[in-house]
Amino acid sequence: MPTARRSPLTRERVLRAAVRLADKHGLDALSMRRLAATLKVEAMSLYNHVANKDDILDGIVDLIIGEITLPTPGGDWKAAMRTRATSAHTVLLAHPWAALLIVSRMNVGPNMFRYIEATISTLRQAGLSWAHTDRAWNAMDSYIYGFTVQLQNFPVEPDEYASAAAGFLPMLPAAQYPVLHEMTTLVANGTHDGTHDFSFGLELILDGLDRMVARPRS
Amino acid sequence: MPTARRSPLTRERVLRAAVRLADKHGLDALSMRRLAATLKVEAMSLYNHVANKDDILDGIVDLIIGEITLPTPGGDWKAAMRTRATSAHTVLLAHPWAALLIVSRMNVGPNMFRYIEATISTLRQAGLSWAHTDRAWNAMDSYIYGFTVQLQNFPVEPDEYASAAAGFLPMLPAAQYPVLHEMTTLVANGTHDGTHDFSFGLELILDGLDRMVARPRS
DNA sequence: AGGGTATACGTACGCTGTAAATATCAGGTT
DNA sequence: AACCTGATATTTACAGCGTACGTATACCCT
Repeated sequence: MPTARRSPLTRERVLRAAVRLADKHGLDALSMRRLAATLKVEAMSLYNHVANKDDILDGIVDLIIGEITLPTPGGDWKAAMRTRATSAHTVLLAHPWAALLIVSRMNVGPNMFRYIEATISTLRQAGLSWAHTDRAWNAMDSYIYGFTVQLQNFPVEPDEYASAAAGFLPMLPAAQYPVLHEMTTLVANGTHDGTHDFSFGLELILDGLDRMVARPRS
Repeated sequence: MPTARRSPLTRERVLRAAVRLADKHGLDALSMRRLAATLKVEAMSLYNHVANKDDILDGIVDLIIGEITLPTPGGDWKAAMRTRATSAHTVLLAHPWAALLIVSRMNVGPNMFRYIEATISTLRQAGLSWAHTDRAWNAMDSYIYGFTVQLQNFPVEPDEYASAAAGFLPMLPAAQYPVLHEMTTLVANGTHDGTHDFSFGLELILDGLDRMVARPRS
């Protein structure tokens, strides 16, 4: 029997399988044993290609960071930042495990570095100081990750949202929480579509930065 | 020997011990066995007072949410929102496990409800529509949680930050990441204090909302 | 043909949350 | 004083986790 009895394991194959598993069954389902099973291999074999589970988590984070469209420096910085933020948001929603993983660890991988480089060089070219670049970058990322991660705890479809709101109502007596009760009622009966709006806060931040570019302070 | 051989376990005592344990040794150290040990009790005894571990996590989140200073509706809404955000940020830093826990689950407890009620009623009294209240609240919270959670992956002290940056430099060849390399260098040698600034992004958002209050669009 | 090396496997350890059965004990009733 | 009852604490057990360690297999190179 010739070689290639089976395609050999590689770090790449392990990471891609990990992404697939996490995408399909959630991050909790990503255990070494289950991951190995999807590759028709025993758990310990994975350790020939990755250092440990943390290495896998680092790896899959960097893999999907690579899916984000990079902003291109030199042109319309505001449009570039908008594109970047929206793309990041979209990618993070496509891999629901990713946002939490990113914010709960320090991420150092080639794709992450490329992503940061593209972002801060765009801000620099827009005329921001180092300090402002740093803070603008941080403010945008805080919003992107914070928004995405919050969104993932909520029903996505408007009607699911409405019925979820209806479910909460009994916990929210009008006497104790008048405003919250009223708002929840409006969502429950469809009067107010409580759907979260990513661009709202994003534009607040971008507009604020815009004024800063126009009249820099420091 | 009289009664009171030992003070009896209560849900309250369990939760407070859980907060103390997580504060001191991190969320990973918060296991049922270790928590029980700090109360001089066996793990299974805890289940007489809490439903399961998730119940504990829900409980400690709501406990520390209660530490946040509530905004007071009716006055200067911007100042109230600033106070609220800063207090939340401070509380979350004092309990480093909290931010991640909050954003990774749906939180329904009396303190959380009170906190939300105070926030959205302040926004309503400022003249925002339901839709704008919802979005403003969401934008601020996204920023607060996102910023805090990101901050916690970084060294807090400026000199630690500088030496951490120095440690990263070898991973960031100037040819490949010119801007990131330069920025990291500036941080490493103390020229640019990369310390994150919570108020920067917060004020961008508040100013944006301010303009919205002045000339409401919808 | 033989040795070296890379890769895969099997076993085992200490940890996790918690179900189920058992033990302990305080308070109220007879 | 004796008994019962209900709440609380303990014990035991199970399946799953990450991974250290030792062994087996299969390939390449000389």
